[in-house]
Amino acid sequence: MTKATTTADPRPYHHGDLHRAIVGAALDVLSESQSIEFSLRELARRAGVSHNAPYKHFADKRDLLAAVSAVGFELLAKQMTDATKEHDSPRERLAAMARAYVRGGVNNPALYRLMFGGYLTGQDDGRPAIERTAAENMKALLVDAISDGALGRLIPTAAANSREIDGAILIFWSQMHGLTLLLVDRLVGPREKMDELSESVLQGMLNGLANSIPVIPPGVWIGPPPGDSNLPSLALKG
Amino acid sequence: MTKATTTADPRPYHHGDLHRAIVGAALDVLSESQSIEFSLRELARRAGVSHNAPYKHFADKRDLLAAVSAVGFELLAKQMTDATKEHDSPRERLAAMARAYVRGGVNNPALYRLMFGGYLTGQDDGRPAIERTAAENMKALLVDAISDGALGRLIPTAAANSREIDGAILIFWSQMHGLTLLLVDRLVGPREKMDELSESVLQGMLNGLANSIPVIPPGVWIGPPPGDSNLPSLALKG
DNA sequence: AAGCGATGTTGACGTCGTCCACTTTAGCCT
DNA sequence: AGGCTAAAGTGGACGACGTCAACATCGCTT
Repeated sequence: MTKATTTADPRPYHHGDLHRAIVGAALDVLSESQSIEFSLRELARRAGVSHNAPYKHFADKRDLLAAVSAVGFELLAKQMTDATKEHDSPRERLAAMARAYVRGGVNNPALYRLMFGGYLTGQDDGRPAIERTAAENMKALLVDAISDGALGRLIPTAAANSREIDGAILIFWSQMHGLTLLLVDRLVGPREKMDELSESVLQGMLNGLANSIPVIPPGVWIGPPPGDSNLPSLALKG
Repeated sequence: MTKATTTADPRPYHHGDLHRAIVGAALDVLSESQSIEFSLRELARRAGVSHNAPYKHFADKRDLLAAVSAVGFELLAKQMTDATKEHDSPRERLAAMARAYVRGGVNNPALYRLMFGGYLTGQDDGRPAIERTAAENMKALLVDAISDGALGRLIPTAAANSREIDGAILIFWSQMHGLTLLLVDRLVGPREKMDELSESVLQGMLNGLANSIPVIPPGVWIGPPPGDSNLPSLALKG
């Protein structure tokens, strides 16, 4: 028999779906190394193609990163919808969404950083369109949950006033976003308490600091993580 | 006269304070290009030394980035203290600090991203010590402002309960951090409204969404910035 | 005055992103 | 059916990068 016709050819000249393979490899590397600094060439190696093949599917590295980031937004959105599906009351749905958002970031910090770390916001001010669409879709979920809450009188708002809804969304989003990134950066911890922390923060957000302080679980630290002490001092002049 | 002894020598063999010069060059490049991806070699070029001179002052690039980040934390802390100095009431001091924090990020996104973007949080879990010290100092300012507010009955807390203070700090910090990063990422805007936005968010945080919704200024957008429409649709399978 | 350690230089190596010319292949048009 | 074209993949090259090693120059201390 000839060598590559009848037998299962392990590597045909054309890959078939290299676009998806490259994005998948990027997600793998991101999860494994938890570092943003992977090389395009390594993705090609993982996909079993030459170092230049990806250029037939992505204009440049930034374009590839944008595609990966977009998938990240889609994954996050899916986790958020899945989480809310299990609950009925607006309060519980909001809490579930907050949990899913924080978990999404904490469980894959590198991907979250790629999505929100501004690797794509570059100089020409705009994010790639593909990524903006995905981000827009995710934001719509926040809008729904908050509007939902407003209708359910979780928030004292006549549903019509969209400016007020926007205010609530802004607070909710920035609150959860900030908590997630502080956890990811280990400026708050430990990460295992992320569910309790997101619940505390959500409760505090709803009640307001001027009315009652939320309880945060014991063992939580805020600021640089505890551990080695005797840190060096700094010198900043001029 | 000989050429390099009596006249003002433009470039002596030893620089004198290359450490500071390199960090300064990094801050310059960061401000100018608003991109994280600058090269160590370019900093050396700017400082007028060979591409290897910086290695006498920094173990590697990460070490240099940590030093830059530490300076960023110090600058931010300074802006925060300066801002609060002008005010007396706890409420105003807190608002001033929030404004300063958000401004710090928005006015130099690249530096803020370096500080919080996890370029240093790498795999060995810890940030460089020098940076942790600076971050710790900055956090202390938040603690003061919140404790201050608690004593001033801005927050209904007997001053002794540090767990409650921690809860308030966590909410305040993550709220401002999230707002700053959404602004920096242009997921909320426009940036010119940052002062009004931080005030709105602060007010909402104090009051609580369940009690009253803060007013956000007109013209604010949330989510991917408006502009070109007809964004492409996505495909996420498998 | 000597020398030693800190500081800076030169050259090299491997890797990276990207460009170019070339090859292979699938699918469409007569 | 058969050939053409354009998409998909290959291989080599280039300049820039981070880092290492060997060497050069200088200021301080004894």
